[in-house]
Amino acid sequence: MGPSSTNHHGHGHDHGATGEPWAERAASALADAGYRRGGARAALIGLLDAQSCALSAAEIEDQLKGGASRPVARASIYRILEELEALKLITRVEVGQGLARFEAAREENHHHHMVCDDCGQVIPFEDPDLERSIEALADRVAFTVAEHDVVLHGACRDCAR
Amino acid sequence: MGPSSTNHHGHGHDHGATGEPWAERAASALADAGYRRGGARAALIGLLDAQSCALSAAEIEDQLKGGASRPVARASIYRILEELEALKLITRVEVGQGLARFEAAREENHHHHMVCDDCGQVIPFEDPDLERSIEALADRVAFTVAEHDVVLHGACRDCAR
DNA sequence: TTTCGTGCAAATTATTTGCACTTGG
DNA sequence: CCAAGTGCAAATAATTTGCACGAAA
Repeated sequence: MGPSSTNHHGHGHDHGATGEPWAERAASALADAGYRRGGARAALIGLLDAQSCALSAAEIEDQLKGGASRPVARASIYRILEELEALKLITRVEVGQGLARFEAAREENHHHHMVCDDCGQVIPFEDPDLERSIEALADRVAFTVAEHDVVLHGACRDCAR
Repeated sequence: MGPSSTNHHGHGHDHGATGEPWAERAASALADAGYRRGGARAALIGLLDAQSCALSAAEIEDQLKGGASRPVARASIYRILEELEALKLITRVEVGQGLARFEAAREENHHHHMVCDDCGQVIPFEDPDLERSIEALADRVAFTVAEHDVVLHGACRDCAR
């Protein structure tokens, strides 16, 4: 990784505390990559920017159909998600429910997920110590680590009792 | 990886201090749970016991069809895997390839996986420091952690160049 | 206008289910 | 014998692809 410069740990939901809002960064990146400004892309980016947690393709389709903004066809959702992932603007999260989830990739909000195997709830968490272990490990293996995912399975507080 | 890589991959019945081979433990557990001793179950357990790395349902089907032992129908494979997972005799590993992988759950062989996003190869690794971080974390959160999975994405040595 | 973006529907892939036949106890 | 086990094929669910039309540059 790079030299850990400004250690902004403002874990609020103020997108863009580090400068440019994610939605704009995503839109620019798409433009730079040669993509046009389509309505479906804008709608999807807007929705992802407003979320704090990962959404599945189906959830994205419902939310967009639900009137919040303009509806987008399932195929377009998958295609756009693919583009965004290729540009590393979103992160694909697979927590073992037979479907993929996606969330805006914000450096300042790196985190992992706990999954309640009972109610299906997905809860984000962050842990510097864990990150340190993974970084150290990445330096030690004969493998070029680009990303990492940690998933904790178990029962959330409500389901545990 | 590190020079300290464990070298007991002789895929025989090389087990830890527990003494009892996994295949037997699995068979007993199934019996205790009230299941009968079916041919498909035996074949599947035998195959899983012989592996050191996680297999997908399709790979399991192929291996069993390949003559090693008796062929087992896809539906049976999924059903048996489900039973084994419910009894915690196997672990489901999802590394983001759109399919699930399964491996015998052996306490003494707890590990995680690196996935080459280029060639698809899945490589196991273990790291005590990482485990320590996760354990410490598990004690700290308002969530009952039953299992955990760490997946490193990137490029294997061959694909990295 | 020309090319890309998007929607719709059909195609694929992984997994599940229904039902008839077989087998273990 | 009888309930559970298994195979086969059809059913689902998530995701991908082909193609025609509408929109951005």
